[in-house]
Amino acid sequence: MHAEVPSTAGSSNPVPYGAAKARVVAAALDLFTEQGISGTSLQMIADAVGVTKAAVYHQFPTKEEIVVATVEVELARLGPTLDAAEAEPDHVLALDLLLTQVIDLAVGHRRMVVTLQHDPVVVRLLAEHAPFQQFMQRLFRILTGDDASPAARVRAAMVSTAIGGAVSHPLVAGLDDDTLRSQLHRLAGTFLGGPD
Amino acid sequence: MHAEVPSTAGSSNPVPYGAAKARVVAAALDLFTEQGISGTSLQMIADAVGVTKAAVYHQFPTKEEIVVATVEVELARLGPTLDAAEAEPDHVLALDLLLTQVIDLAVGHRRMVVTLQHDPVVVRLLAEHAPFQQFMQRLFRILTGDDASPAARVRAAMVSTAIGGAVSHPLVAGLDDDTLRSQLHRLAGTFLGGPD
DNA sequence: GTCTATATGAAGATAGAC
DNA sequence: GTCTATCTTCATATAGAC
Repeated sequence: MHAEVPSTAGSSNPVPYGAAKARVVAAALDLFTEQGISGTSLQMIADAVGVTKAAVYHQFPTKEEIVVATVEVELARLGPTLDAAEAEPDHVLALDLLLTQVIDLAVGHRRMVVTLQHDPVVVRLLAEHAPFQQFMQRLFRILTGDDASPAARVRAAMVSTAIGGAVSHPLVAGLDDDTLRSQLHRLAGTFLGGPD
Repeated sequence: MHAEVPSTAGSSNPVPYGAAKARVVAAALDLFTEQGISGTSLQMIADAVGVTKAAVYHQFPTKEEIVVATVEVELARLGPTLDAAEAEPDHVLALDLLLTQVIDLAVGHRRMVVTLQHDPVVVRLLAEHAPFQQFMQRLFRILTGDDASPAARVRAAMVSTAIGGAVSHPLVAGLDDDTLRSQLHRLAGTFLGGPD
């Protein structure tokens, strides 16, 4: 049930760098999902990892840095897709590329997405976090297709929260991942390609 | 900036029942919006009201009951609209009625909606709260129009989170309320009325 | 990298006076 | 309805040994 954390790809060393850090982030991600950020204590994280609070503090000087690291690990999954979408000249294809990956990520995590997306602590922390801001601007630029009109902005805002929110919605709790993915992709595509 | 709390309508007494309770709920709503549920302590609420923690405990035996009361007050605003929508035989008109009111409520509160909608504490609390479940079922029944197919479920889940999420989205932070309202209404209507 | 031990503060909650 | 005072538990955080 723990999310995987990327290791140093291509290294011959199986546990090369930050194995302890990675364990903390993985445990934190699970707990944040279930209890929210403020509802998760360092004690809980330490217990989940199987170490003491002091050991956790040795990896991350504050709880806030754990939160930032956790969100960054998840967002990093979108990095390559964002690169590919920006390199794609046909912006309908670019949009489709991005949509597919965002939906995959959201469906794969369901409840986690909503918490990390809307928790007031996360929102405040990431608002002060420059790399995150740039990341989001790139994402929205593809979503709006360089159209800064109110209609385009509202449309992009709706679709980006609709995907994250819908995956954890009680109405779709009974749907299997494949069905949810394909419906989300179809509906989001229609919505974004619809009339102005 | 404080939200109003309904008093006993039609009473000749200006502060008839639960004035103290109402002050607590109004202060809690503001704080929950800014800090989240877990990020809001009883001390903060007491300070905002201008009394001690013990006085707050006299009104609500636990913090959880403050949360439930706060959410109930907000949801109660939708009650009359839900009645009207259910009484409307033309289900396109019923949908429009509901949409207009939900958007009004969401735009009027912006940041608050997202917190109350997605906070894990609220989600857990309301999941055990029967009146809330019934309320939501009525709402979703109008949204899906008695269609329980995966397509209809995902569509309803998307639109219900899209409205709540979009109002607090950075992309629309610069839009005035009127513009946001009309765009939301137009886009949500198109989305719900679109092809299956 | 992990531990024990501890400091300091704030959390939720209660008892009982006014 | 509100107060003071107090309890217990848990939080974040630090110091220093292994």
